[in-house]
Amino acid sequence: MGSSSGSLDTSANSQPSSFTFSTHPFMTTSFSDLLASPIGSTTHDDHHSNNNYSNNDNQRRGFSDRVAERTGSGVPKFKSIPPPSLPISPPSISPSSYFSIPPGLSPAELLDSPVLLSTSNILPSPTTGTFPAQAFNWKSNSGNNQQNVKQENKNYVDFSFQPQARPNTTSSTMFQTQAQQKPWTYQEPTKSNDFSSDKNIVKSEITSMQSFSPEIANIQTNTRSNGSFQSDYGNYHQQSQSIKENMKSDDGYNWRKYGQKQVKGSENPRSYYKCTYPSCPTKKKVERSIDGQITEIVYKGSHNHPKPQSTRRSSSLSGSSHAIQAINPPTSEIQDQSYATHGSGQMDTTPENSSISVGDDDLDHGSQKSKSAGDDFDEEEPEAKRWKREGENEGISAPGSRTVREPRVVVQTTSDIDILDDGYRWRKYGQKVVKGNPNPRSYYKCTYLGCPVRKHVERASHDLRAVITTYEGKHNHDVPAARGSGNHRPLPDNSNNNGYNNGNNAAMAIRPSAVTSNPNNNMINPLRSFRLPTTTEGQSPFTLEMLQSPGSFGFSSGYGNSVGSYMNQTQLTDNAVSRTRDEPRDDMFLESLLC
DNA sequence: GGCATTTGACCTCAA
DNA sequence: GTTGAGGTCAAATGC
Repeated sequence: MGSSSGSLDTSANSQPSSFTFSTHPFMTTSFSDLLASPIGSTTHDDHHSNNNYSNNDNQRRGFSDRVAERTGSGVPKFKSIPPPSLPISPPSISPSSYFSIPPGLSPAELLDSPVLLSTSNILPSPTTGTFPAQAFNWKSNSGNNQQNVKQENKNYVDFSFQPQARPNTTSSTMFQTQAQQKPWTYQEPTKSNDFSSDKNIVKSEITSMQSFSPEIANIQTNTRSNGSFQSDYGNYHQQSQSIKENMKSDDGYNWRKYGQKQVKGSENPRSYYKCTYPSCPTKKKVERSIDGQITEIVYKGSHNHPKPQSTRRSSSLSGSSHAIQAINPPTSEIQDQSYATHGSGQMDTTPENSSISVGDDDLDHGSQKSKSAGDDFDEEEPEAKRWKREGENEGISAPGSRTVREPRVVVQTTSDIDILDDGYRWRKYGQKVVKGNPNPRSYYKCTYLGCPVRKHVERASHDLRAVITTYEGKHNHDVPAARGSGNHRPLPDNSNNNGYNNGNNAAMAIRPSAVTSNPNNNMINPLRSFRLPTTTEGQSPFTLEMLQSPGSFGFSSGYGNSVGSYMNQTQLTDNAVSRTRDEPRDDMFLESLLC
């Protein structure tokens, strides 16, 4: 079936590298196309042609060749580039010259944000923030291209962005649980926590002050320093491989999947695993988001055997739990405890009596893993009480019993941290389905130390495209610096950005800079799926259309556009900083490659 | 051929 | 007693 509207006919030409969007005018072409195409040219008007792919491919190769010419190194053939080139394609260099991605937020996360929602019916989960995969045609290939489908999926996994943990500056990175009391515990084993690479990332961010995801930062920084795109790609690929490893083996034990179910209230399927060790009663259930990220793991039972030896794991540190344990020096008492509990080959190192792996943002601002989900998520509540109640809420049963409720530990994923919507950093500390709304409500707490502000986000029951964000409390601090910058830096005094205390800017409008303390301050954004905090400063509303318009997004008018978005704001900020540091700008870098 | 995964059906339990 | 959801089984399928 051909497409005359410019969208890609995925069934006929579903090539791994020809990933495009077709759900929204904005998404009718891929970032690769944008990057590869000459300025002012269009790239998506012939998708229905059989030669379509080759044309695009040539364009990409043209870009690749240009990069190769510039860098003097080979460029990975785009045949190996996965379909989701928009969020993850390594050769895309940095998109920050066109728009900025908040530091620490991967492009995938960015896409997950309601900010990028179109007016279509594609909805991210307010819980995980993920879009249905079919919305982007990741897996929508049909008919005669099964192989491509598989390949796409594989590539997708290979290149799936997972925000990496960054070195903690203020808090612990691990959390010890008391296993004996928690047959069911949650673990987040999926996050890559390669400390060494994190150091690189942080370093690059500090150096360049660029506001894009660490992965891109790393790539770009290496590109600058080495002038070798090939090596950068390899570096990136290595990280991706590590990420992939983390997704495959998370805790060092061998598991056999024995079931999968679609859990009500979540679009994420839940997989059931048993430990393959003979007579070992341990089980775990894993929920993965559409994009493959593990959103939740619940362990049941205790291993009655040592952790299997694995040369791959021991050598690569790819296992998230071990990787964290091995590479993250303890920085707090909690961490010390946790750290001390881990040793190679020790008995029963399941999270339930050892530690919990942490995700990216748990390393920030003292945020701790193991925040329990409950009705009010009172962090002061005794754990036993809280977990019991949570177990009741969640219906989690202890081994061998379906009536005894057991505590659990909820581990947030990196996507739980939301800095895109309002500039603050939020740690998800709970989620539940509240009465009257089948959609789960995500509970967030400002990660700034001592800041009492909380918010919860849920999708309106009457309109799934409406996201209700309720803020509670008032921030007692400035807007956090971009992640990875190492400290809080003030927003620049910029005509396009009047700063934190000036709400007369659309960019500010999305920040709850002076959030109401009214806990009942629910705002249903009429513009669909954009979280609009209630403020007391008369901030002008930020419209989703602003982001969706080409100009606002920076593809065409990008830079000087005063349209306020956090992305733009971040970009401006980072541009300012980076220039003062005589760092080559991303756009210059990209232009240098394109010219 | 063996093992792991998938997936529909079935079981158990709680509301 | 009914119903729905979570958990498990096991045959089918894939690697």
